[in-house]
Amino acid sequence: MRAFKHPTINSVSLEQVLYALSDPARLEIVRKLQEEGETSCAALVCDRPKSSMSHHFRVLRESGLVQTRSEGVTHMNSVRREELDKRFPGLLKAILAAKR
Amino acid sequence: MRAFKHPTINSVSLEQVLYALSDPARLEIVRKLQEEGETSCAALVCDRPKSSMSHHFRVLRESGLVQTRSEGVTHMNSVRREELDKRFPGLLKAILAAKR
DNA sequence: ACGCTTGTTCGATAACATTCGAACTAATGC
DNA sequence: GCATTAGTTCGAATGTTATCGAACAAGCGT
Repeated sequence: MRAFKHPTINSVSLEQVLYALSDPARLEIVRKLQEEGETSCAALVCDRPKSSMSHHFRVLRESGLVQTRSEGVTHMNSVRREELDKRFPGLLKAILAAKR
Repeated sequence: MRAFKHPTINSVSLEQVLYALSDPARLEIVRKLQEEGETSCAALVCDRPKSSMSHHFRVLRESGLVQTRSEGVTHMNSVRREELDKRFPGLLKAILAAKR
């Protein structure tokens, strides 16, 4: 499949990031990606159908939180942690540390 | 005017907080409240009409970010900073530190 | 009581998000 | 080429949020 366009880290806004993470499903995805490292979409299986998951991945990508690369037929996702830490120091750490 | 009911800090969710702050107007309000301390609604004047501002204050109150008390005819607002820092350590600091 | 100030609530509209099935695309293996 | 797998895109339904004017409420001063 074709490559995705990811925003440059400096073009992502704090508001976008906060919004993306304000959805429980997306927050959960980011948590898992951080715990497990680079992961395929399928591995992050929820009860939701593929099209819904795809939507959430898209939001995460467009908000600059997640990057996706193709590997054969699967998509490998990871959190853009270093870039985000540089752009918004301490933000992801605080969010991921928050107890539910 | 009657007193507002504010949620207990333990009943507020991370998602709610992130959502509340994902709106530019509300993020701006919280920033100003932090800079200037307890402030009346009128002092946080935007270009928006009162009813819109009132809506945003409501969201901020319900998400546990802001507390409001009546003083005569005005409402004094402040960020629930200490409580929030205890519940979500480092979160507000990181958000308020983010450059725009 | 009356007016003034400060903000809330109501109601309508418009904009935006989520959800999901169905159709599609791209890569791989047979 | 055909089937399979992995995920995207489309489209429609549904739900949620923002916005704002108008009416309302509550406190204060006179």
